[in-house]
Amino acid sequence: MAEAGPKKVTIFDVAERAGVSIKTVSRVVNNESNVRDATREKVLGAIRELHYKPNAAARELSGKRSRLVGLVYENAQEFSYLKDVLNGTLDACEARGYSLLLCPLALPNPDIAARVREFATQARVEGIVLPAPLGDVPAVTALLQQLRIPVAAIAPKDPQPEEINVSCNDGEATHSLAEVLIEQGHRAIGFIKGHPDHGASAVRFAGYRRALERHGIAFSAALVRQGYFDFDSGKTAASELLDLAEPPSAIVASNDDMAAGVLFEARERGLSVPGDLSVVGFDDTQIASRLWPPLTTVRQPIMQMAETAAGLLIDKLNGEAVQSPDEPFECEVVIRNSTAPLASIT
Amino acid sequence: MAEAGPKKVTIFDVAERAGVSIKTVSRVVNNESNVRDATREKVLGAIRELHYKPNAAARELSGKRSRLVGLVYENAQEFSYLKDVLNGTLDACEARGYSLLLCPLALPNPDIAARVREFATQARVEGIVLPAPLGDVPAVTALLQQLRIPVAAIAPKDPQPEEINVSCNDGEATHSLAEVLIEQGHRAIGFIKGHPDHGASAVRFAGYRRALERHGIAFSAALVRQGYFDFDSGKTAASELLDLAEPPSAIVASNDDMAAGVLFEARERGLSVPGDLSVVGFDDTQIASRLWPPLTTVRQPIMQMAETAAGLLIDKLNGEAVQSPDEPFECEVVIRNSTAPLASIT
DNA sequence: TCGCGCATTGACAGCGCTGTCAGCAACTTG
DNA sequence: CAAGTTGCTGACAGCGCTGTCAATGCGCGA
Repeated sequence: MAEAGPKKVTIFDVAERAGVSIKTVSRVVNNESNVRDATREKVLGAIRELHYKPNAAARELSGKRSRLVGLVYENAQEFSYLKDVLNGTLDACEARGYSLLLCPLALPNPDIAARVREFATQARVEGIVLPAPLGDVPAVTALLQQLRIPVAAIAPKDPQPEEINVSCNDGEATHSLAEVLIEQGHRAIGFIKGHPDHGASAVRFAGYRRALERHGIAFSAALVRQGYFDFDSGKTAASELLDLAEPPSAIVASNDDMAAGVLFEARERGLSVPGDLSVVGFDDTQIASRLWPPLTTVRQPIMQMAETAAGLLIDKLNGEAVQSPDEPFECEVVIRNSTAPLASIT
Repeated sequence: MAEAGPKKVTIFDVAERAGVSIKTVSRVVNNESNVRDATREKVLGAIRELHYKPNAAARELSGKRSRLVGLVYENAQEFSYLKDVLNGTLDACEARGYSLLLCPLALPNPDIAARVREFATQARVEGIVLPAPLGDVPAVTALLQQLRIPVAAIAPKDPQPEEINVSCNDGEATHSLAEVLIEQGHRAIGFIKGHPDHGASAVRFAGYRRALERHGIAFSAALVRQGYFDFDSGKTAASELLDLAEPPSAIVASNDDMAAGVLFEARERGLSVPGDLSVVGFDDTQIASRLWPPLTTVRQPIMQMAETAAGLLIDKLNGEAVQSPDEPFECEVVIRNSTAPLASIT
């Protein structure tokens, strides 16, 4: 009996202490209006003194609000991307008193819909954060819409107007990246596309083409290869490009993982980077600065994007009239040592 | 009105359908004994037909069990490690009907205890998974013990006997790794220790020393440097080792990140790996196979360890008499191209 | 002064489930 | 055959909170 733990403090204890009804305590806790300032202070004082924490289960049972948001993600995807998404989302949740539940997806799975439905209903999340490329998977978005679960998509290709969307200007960033190469004298610039399911892939490719066009360089389909955002596809694409009769002097990979594959392939062939070949990546993941040479790449503010997306989502769940940011987030070109002026400038 | 969603199915609906009391339904749902087989079948049938899912909030409010476990982790740590921990833990939770809540820690934070306490009480988790190095942080373990929250530690240095612990034989693995080098003729083998707060650091170092001893090679403290499991500390340590009047011909880094730093430093000095210097890492993280040359390293079954830890934890929460695995998990040496026989063998 | 509207507060009924305990029938046992 | 004993089932009281609605007090115009 000596071990009577810290007795659970309930709303009744607070009400008694403050000399009000439990309903008034509830009002204060939920920041409702129509509470006189003096009363509010009394209640807040009692809450502080007793270290009162509302019981989440009771709140949910009674009020129908779980204060849970879900993060559905593709488990296979580049994890440093996920790390930022996770941290940003977690920050937004924590700041607003929400908790986060995870739903990893094995994407080549035919039954995503069933899994997401299970997650959405069983885990009783109020809203869901959908990092790319999931914001573009109809099986998921349509289901969530049908379930009337609000969604916040990070970098979707086709934003759903009624949902929350955040994106960044990665098209322009790729444009700038290509220009770095062009200004260094490169003309034959290879491009490795990202996974066709990712909205960003097309956007980045378009940025590359605009850069060529702007500088009067003819676009050549021969210098373009399809990649899938993973190391191996980057390596394969590089191999093909370097086997060309007239190989490129520089390669733009749509992400760092593929750029790492390009570097690897170059080394296997005894090519020096950037001496014989300039390479750029995209994302500025951890690996970019650890490779030799460290990669010229683009840093996306993923964590801020995620935090914004999740924050807006929760605000929306709380009945606020929110809207997606007008401006895309800014990417930043990071120049490192994988790029150099074309050696054979005459 | 036409849009009347799928009406919530409660235990009452099931009870009515099955012609029993709600209590009997509850018994079936919770797999309690003392239900006649015929009755159980009837109830299960009704549950299936109605697609009944128990309401988690009501269950928690009534039964005091949240079916939530927490994963407290150090946010700064190597994320590919965390990825495996996360996936393993998530698998175990899912298989047992539990949900996972995350609690990232900024470790150099003086007030970890307050944060963990907040998490443990506020998030009402029943148990907590503690990946290394958190199983060795007294501020955390003592608090959790005081709060009487069961813990499962992954690879702790000093396992708490009454808690769940899983580990792997990374000491032996480091021993094997060092032997690879020794058998290739290396004698001056540098060692970069891991973060002193991690239990694994000392264990791996001990494995290295045993290997030297076993092969009659004198240990030299000059060849040992303190690292912190991060890229920069690996690079710095390598720099110091390579500046030695008699530099090592091989370096054992206590993890891949530091090995990447060693590689980077070697390149900056124009040293060829493995021609001039052999390098080995530990963990077989993604980067290990993407560096050039790809790293000889050790693969740990982190995901299985996490799944085992979390699984045992939940079983324990469910009142089962569990005990930590008797045998540590097996690590596996992965030979790649960052190691080669000593060139100057006479 | 009376009545009305608004701001503030409280009483009370659940939310959907589990814990407790009582009831009943079918066996055992002496 | 009486007196347990066991196996199965149900009635009912909460768990701690929020939603609803009624009650109260107060300021102000008629």
